[in-house]
Amino acid sequence: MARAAKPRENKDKKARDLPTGIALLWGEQDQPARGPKPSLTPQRIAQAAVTLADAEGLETVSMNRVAAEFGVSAMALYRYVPGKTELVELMVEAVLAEPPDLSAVGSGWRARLSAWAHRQWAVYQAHPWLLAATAMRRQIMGPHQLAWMDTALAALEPTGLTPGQRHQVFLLIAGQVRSLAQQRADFDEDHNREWGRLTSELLNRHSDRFPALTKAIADGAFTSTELDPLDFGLDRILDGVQVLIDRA
Amino acid sequence: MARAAKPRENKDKKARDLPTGIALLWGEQDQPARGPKPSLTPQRIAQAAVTLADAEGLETVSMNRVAAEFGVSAMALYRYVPGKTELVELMVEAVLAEPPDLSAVGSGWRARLSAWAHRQWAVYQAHPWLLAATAMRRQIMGPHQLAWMDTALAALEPTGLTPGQRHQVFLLIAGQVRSLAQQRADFDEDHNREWGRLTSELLNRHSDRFPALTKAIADGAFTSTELDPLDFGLDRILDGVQVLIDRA
DNA sequence: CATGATTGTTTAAGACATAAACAGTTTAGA
DNA sequence: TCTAAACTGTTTATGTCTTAAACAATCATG
Repeated sequence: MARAAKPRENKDKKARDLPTGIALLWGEQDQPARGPKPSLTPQRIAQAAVTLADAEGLETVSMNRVAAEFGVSAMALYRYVPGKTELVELMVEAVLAEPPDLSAVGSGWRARLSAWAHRQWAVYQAHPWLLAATAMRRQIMGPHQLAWMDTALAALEPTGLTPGQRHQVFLLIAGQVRSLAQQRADFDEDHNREWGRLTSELLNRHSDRFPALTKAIADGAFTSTELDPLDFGLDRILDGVQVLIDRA
Repeated sequence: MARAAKPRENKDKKARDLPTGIALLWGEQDQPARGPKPSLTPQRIAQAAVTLADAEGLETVSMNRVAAEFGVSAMALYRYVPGKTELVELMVEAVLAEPPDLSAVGSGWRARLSAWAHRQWAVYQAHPWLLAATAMRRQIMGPHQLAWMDTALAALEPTGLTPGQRHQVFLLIAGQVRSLAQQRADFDEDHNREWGRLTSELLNRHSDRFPALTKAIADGAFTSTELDPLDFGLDRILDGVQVLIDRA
């Protein structure tokens, strides 16, 4: 990482005037005619990186480590992938797999959007590093990412909202899932307990400075498990969207 | 970075059984009696790092670069700060400054929460690196972060919601601001235009795969500027919260 | 005034991404 | 069939980063 944006010439012929990284994401690359048979593919490399990240976290995904998985040198990967940035993009794309099929989920926009959010949430749960991976660089490019977006927008079509509003609602839902995943990632069980211990210790010393917070903790607002955060947030947002629809 | 979690012994005496990093965040450190006068403080270091990050991005904040700002060697900083992780935490704390005073903002919970969100948004706008800085590691520890949280929770007290619900609403609002900042950070003006160009190019080739998306773009859903994303999202969420309140 | 805590420096280790040069492999075209 | 181009994978090397370790200089307190 830490590489400045560099033009990086595109030498492909068949992949028509697309930046190399994007051609890769869309699988639009020409396979070579001459030379030794490639022993790898970008997709296999990305897959290995994904299982590695799933098991040991994104930090341990280095070119060296991934290459070792195939018994080749780190530099060998550069024959398939322009750089680490692009590898991570491929990882994201790999994990997004096929978008959810919402046709089975009733026909209401609300049920469908809710289902969409839950599927997306499941992906974040299965691959916690996804958050960091998409946080670092540009969003939304690969076909799988676009497909997810497409299904959400399709679910919103029957609402009667304007296209601009539908887009905003999509952003809202996607953002909610994402930010919740963020909050989860920060607080695993152990860490949460430790955080609670330290925070109450500190609050004891400064309870006058944080009255509302102190009270909230005393009332168990942070330890109650009766509310599922994802559903709570979704219900509020969707209720709010319903209000907007009714008003039109 | 890329440092495994290491216990790191605490040698302070006055800072009572707090991990060094946290004592630092709360300003609970004893100043030394003997030895040369320190030429720096953790706060001044953090401040320099903040102005550096504001000007040139978080990537350029390296121990070397920050130290150079004071004309000292990189290692000198380690006399004041245990490591880079803690420096970043101090940066966050520095930028959160004093929490907003919402007492001037009418008395309704809704107006106050909205104002809170706008202030938080302003912070993200002023310091785009804040996102990456808080994304990497644990959230919420320093007194300033807690103070922001406190004001939001205080604004929610008159709603009649349960403590658990208020907490969830807080998370929802904070998450919305954050995820919006995320989306903004990814898409500056130029990048946005380039993204639109490439995406429509790709959609032209695969429009059958993404019907809803294609239509949305054709309808200008992505280029309409009439809706302010922050206010749109807030209005939906707050409407939804209102529904919940009315139902109780 | 000397002792020991504390500051800042130099040196160096180890991880990382990736550039450059090179040796071996395969196939298209002569 | 042979040769040259295209391609793969390797080794070597560079620059960047965090941070450990050893050391020299400094200053209040006994």
